[in-house]
Amino acid sequence: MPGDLLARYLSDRKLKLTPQRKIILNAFLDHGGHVSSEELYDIVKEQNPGIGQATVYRAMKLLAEAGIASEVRFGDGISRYELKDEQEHHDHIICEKCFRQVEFSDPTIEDLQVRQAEKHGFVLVSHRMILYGICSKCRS
Amino acid sequence: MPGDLLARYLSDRKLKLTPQRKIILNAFLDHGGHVSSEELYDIVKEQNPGIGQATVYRAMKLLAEAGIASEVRFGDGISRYELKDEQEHHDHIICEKCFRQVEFSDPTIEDLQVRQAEKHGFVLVSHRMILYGICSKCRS
DNA sequence: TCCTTTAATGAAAATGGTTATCATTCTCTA
DNA sequence: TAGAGAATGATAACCATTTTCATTAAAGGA
Repeated sequence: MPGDLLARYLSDRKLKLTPQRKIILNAFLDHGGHVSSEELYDIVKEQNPGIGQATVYRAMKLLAEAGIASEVRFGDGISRYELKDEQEHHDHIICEKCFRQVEFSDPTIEDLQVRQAEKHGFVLVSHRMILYGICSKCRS
Repeated sequence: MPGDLLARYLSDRKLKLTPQRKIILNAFLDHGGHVSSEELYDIVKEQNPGIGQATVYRAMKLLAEAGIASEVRFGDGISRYELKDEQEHHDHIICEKCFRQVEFSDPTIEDLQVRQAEKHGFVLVSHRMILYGICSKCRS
C-alpha cells in the first residue's frame, strides 16, 4: 500500500521510481520502529552493497515528503523516521537511562494545545511533545 | 545575581572565574531572549575580539550546568539558551512563516503529562513541547 | 522499440554546528 | 608570590547530513 502511495507521489510530479527507492522503502517498512537514515543504510547495504549513503538520506526525505514516513527528532542531533499512521497522531516518552521509548496520545492535551495556540493568536499546524523520564526497569 | 550564582557554582567545584566567563555571562544576560552560542560569539567578539569561539560554547554549557541558562532545541540543529527562571517553566509556540515565538505555560497540560508518564511506568523528569502554527500577522 | 529528456545514483567532497586537542596563559589558594 | 591545575584560543576533528558532478537509468513519446 505505501508502495502505491510512493508510486503515485512520484508520477504526480514526474519523479522516478527506482529500484533503490523500492529497496529503501521496503527496508523501512520491514523495520517498523524509529530508524535513522544511517541505520537504514547499514541494513540496506547488506543485501545491496552497491547502494549509496546519500541515496538513503535522499529517499527518506522523499518518503517524509510523500507522507509515508514522518520525521522524529529527539534532540540528539539524529533524525529518525517512523511510519506515518494517518489516523492517529502520538507523542513520545523516552527513558533517560536506557532510551527505551513509548508512544502515547492524549486527546485532552491535544485539545489544550489548540486552545493555547488560539489564545496567543496562532492557528495550530502541528506540535512536538517529548516527555523525558526514568522507566520502571531503570528505577529498580 | 546570576553572577553570584556562577561564582558560587565555580568555587564549589574549584573552577575558575575568568574575565571571559564574566563577559559571556553579561552578554547573555543583556541579550535576553533565546541565543545560540554562535550568535553570542558574534556579539561578544565586537567588544572583545580576542575571545575564542570555543570559549563561548564552553561557557554556555557551563551556564546551563550551573542552572543559570537552560538549553532549548527547536529541532533545526542549533542549541539555543534562555535565562532559566526557577519559578516557572514554559513551552513555546513558533510561527512557521516568520519564526516569531511566544512562550506559554499551561498547568493542566503539565499535570496531564505527569499522569501520562506514570501511566506508562515512567517517573517524569522533564519534557519538551513545541507548538508550530501560523501567527495572526502571517495569516492576514 | 529506440530516443530523448530529465531525474537519480554513487563517490567523494563540502557543510555547519559543536567538541576535542594542545601548547600557552591565567586563577586561585596555600 | 609560587605552584597546581584549570581555562583559553587556534585549529583540527567530529559527525550527521547535504551538495557536487559525472555517469546511469526511468519514463514517455515517436
